[in-house]
Amino acid sequence: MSFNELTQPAEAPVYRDAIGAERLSLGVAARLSRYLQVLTQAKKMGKETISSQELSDYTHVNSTQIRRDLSGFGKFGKRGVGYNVDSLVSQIRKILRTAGQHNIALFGAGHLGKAIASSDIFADHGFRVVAIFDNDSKKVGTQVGAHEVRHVTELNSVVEDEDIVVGVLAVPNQAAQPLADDLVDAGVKIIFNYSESLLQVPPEVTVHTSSPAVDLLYALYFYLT
Amino acid sequence: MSFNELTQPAEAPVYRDAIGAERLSLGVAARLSRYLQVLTQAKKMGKETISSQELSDYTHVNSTQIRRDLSGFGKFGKRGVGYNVDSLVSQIRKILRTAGQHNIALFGAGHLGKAIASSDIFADHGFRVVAIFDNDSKKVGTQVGAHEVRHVTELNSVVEDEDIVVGVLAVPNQAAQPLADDLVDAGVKIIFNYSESLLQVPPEVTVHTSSPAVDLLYALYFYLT
DNA sequence: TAGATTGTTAATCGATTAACAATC
DNA sequence: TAGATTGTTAATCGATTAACAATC
Repeated sequence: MSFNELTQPAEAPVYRDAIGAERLSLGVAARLSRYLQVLTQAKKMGKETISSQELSDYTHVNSTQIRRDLSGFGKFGKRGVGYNVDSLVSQIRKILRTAGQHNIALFGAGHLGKAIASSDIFADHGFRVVAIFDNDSKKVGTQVGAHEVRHVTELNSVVEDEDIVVGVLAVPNQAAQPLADDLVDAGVKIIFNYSESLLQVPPEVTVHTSSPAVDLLYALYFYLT
Repeated sequence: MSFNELTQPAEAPVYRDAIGAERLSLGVAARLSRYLQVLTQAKKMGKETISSQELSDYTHVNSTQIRRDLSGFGKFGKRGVGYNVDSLVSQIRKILRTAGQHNIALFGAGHLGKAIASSDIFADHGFRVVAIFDNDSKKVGTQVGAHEVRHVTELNSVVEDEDIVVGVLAVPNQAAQPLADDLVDAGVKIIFNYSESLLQVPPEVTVHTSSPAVDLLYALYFYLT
């Protein structure tokens, strides 16, 4: 046994690249996703390099934490310069294994559905809306963006044909649970819920409920104190 | 010095009630906000009591963590029964000091703005949209919900008259930064940004950028692995 | 009583941060 | 070179969890 072996510090958390077997911790995956959002926007604005301090200003994550998160996967930065935006985007996409395109089905052709369909907030991250559904027969057949609104009865065939991995619910509260049930039956494993309804789903399905008011309450607390 | 003093365990984190001087940690405030969202919806559905396990199912926060968070402020639950929904809602509102009404100004009378104005996702948590602005003169004067759309030039007087604490930006990317500047000038300290623009604001102003695509990336990672 | 669920302890684990040598 | 910023260490702090007595 060498002297080095005796004096080695405690092991740091094990991070492996996309080929390794280790899974990211929840916290690391969440933070990497946020870095990606800022980087994507910085790229749009023509920025070529970005420092950990700049990333920190936009994400409110401590700059040391950011350098630590990234250095676990490789030496992506240049000392005295920062990180190349383009290459950091592709590195993080590789780590998150979300470099490809993923197809979304959108439910609800009301104001919110139209806002989502016309936004590029999903498109920028490789998500493509490939179908829009509504159960109002007056809306079925109308055009929203590039898509013709379909009736929910077509759900099963569309999920299969188009390889849908995410269902986005932009519908009134009372419509949400029945649609969630349909999505589960069709085999969709990720549901993004813009209604306030508390959805009941099997454990293998992930529901993310959008909660702007909760975020506001949180911001307000720190404003008031 | 008594025997008790010698054997006391290390101090738990200090939580004080709304009258105490201590500030909640970021994590605790964020989690309490999420409990509140679920409780509010549970109340709507007519539920009278809820267990820490049920809260855990909906928030994905460990049930022990939930009991711990709550017990720091008082004994709100009944063993063998759970927590009374109504009383827990008011307790958490008291802790977060957000029991009152707070006024919002909404910017953008497009699809997203209309969706927000007609939703009760903010109203349920005590936020009231009191004014809608747009800089498109064709939209100014039209009716959105209960409000007549105003021109942005009226911003300063409205912020003062209506005691606006939050500005919500539901506008195209390129319109976001100028509006943020106007809000800062008018003295608003919390900005909720639905555009993708990275906003530059003074340190005393809080920006929260909505990022559904980031949340999806995160969910997708755990689906793919 | 029997079953359920809280409140709390104790142990562990991961996040956070300051500091600074390395180096662009 | 001088200034800036990364990569990394070491120390601390808060979050997380299992377990279980208390008690409804």
